[in-house]
Amino acid sequence: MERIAVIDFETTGLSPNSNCRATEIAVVILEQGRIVERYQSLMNAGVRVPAFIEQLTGISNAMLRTAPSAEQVMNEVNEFVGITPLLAHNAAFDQKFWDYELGRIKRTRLQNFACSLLLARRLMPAAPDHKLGTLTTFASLPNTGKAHRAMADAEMAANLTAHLAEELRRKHGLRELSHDLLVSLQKVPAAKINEHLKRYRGF
DNA sequence: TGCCAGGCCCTCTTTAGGGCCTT
Repeated sequence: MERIAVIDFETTGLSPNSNCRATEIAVVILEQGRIVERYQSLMNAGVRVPAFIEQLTGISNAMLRTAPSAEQVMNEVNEFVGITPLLAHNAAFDQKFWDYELGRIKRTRLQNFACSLLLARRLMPAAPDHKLGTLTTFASLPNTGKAHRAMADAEMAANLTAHLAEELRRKHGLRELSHDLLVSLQKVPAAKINEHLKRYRGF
């Protein structure tokens, strides 16, 4: 499978539209089913972390006081990612923050996002639910560390994506997996995914 | 003042409602 940049944000809440900002980002580069490069940084956007979020992520206001600015981190991570296609677990969430934080440094996203949540709903229908941690356990993937920290979650999403790619090869006969193919699969109605995959067999 | 995310997906649906997922 081609190179994919798997990203995960920790933030102060659910949407930049509610004045929430990013507090940490991690990106891992997935190549041929393996993580080959990593970027991670806390980021100080000048906002307070609510107590609930500090409890959830372990990222405190004290930790952010000494962190590099959001602008500096976004410049670095944008350089790190380049035009590598992106993926996240529930990409609608990370895409909102990626686009917002990138917009603040006057940059625009050039590539699509794929979503491991939408893919897992189609390819792992027997899982108890489709939370990142549940899928990791269900597929017997490695424990990557503390959940709700950006690098642990990005590694989990990358391992899950590699697992899904292997399932597409093993169970569905797909050979060359591109990011575009993943994006197209996540748009197929869930009830029709098996029928749809038959068309790709041998590709 | 009062609002406070939003797209996906299922179903006892489509003139709608509610759970799932991310922090």
